[in-house]
Amino acid sequence: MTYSEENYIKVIYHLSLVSPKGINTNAIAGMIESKASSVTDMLKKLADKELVNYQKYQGVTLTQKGLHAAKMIVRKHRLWEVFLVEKLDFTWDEVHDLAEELEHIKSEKLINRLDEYLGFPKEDPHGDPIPDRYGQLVKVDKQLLSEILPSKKVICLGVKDSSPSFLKYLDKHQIALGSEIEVVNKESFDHSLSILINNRQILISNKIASNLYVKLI
Amino acid sequence: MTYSEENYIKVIYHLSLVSPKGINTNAIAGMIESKASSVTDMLKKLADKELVNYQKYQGVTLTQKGLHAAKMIVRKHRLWEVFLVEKLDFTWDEVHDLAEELEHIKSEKLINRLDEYLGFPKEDPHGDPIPDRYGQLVKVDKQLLSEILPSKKVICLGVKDSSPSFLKYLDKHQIALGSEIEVVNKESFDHSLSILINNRQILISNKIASNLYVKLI
DNA sequence: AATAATTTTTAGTTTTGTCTAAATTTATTT
DNA sequence: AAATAAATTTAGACAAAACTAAAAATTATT
Repeated sequence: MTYSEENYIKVIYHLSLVSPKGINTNAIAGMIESKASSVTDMLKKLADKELVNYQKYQGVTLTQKGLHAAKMIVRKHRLWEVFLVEKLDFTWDEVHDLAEELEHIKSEKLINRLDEYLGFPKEDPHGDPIPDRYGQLVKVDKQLLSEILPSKKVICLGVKDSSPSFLKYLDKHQIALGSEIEVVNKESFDHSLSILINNRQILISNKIASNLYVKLI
Repeated sequence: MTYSEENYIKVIYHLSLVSPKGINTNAIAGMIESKASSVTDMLKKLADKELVNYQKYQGVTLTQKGLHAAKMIVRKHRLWEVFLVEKLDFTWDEVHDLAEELEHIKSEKLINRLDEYLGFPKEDPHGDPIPDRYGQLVKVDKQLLSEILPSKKVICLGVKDSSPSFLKYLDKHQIALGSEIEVVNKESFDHSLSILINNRQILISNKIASNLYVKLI
């Protein structure tokens, strides 16, 4: 698989997780920052290689082969992210672009050794699950903080939006993976929340709360 | 710089170390496994970018800019090799091809962090020097084992040929970087050597001896 | 010094992945 | 159900990096 083919497969995989039906040409073009016509060309090529099921005008889905390939790319991406944060002291908002490059290094042996070296982590620095060498994923049941009722206590598990600006916001307010949060109050007008974290009470908007994954404790 | 441009610059750099005059089109084609016409095309492009000094039929040399770029690629290559061997337990004959890919990852910050993480190594697993972040190289004065006189003792510093087959030969005979070797006898007919290593006396051919760098102790 | 051999360059193609613009199909709205 | 809008595909073109074959320049040989 070429660099470009891998990027398409990965994007189709990510879109499939959100909407499990056929994926639109335009949706892919949006994610990959290319034009719909370029996407059509690539989909034909991927279909020839039996990585996707493609029928004109009907969108695409990944084949078994394509799904496995996608998981292996995601595995590499997330393991490299763990490496960068744990071993090289990068922050969680810096690692994505670097991992986008590193995920294309072609060596199963390398990635399995890296996995072992890192102690077989189950999640990346943003709380996203890391597929094992067979593509198996541990599904953690998680909710959005915005769905939690007042007086409940939760643990922070991950982020839905992993843009640097959001991650920097979280750092600034000392919200990290594993942080304990208590929902003190919910404002019915704008759905903002008062939360207790590290013994400090802060106010966060609904937009923040609906991008933070948590689980009840 | 593209992946391909980086490979050309690197090859020109390596050839420059052996013959410091202008580098032939054909020599480059040989190393890069391409055709002379492809090389000519690329040399023009590199000259436009002021990475090489190129005049038709006269061969090329690296400009200051090109030399620095080449050293940074070599730096990445060798640091990744150290990482693979020291941290992920790869053997010294396995790492070259992987490092060929990893050397193209574009991030100064990453490579400087990796350098620090590895303890600022001065040499890669084959004994080749690693340029520092400014391109500075520590020159170790080394000789070929084939040039050493009988009864002299030396330390193994590196290899000239780093092909997997040669490295595997060395492993089999327990010759590693840092090994102490005593030249017992030299056969004048075929220039083979009797050497003492790890308290065992073995016979090695001139071809082996003239691919091993050592220094007197 | 003239000719032969070698090396290098030029000219013209090919492949991969992209694009624009036009045509076609599907979806939406009146 | 027809008309309009939106999404998708086709057709044709382009840039990067490679190639083949032929031409030009350099080097070696007689």
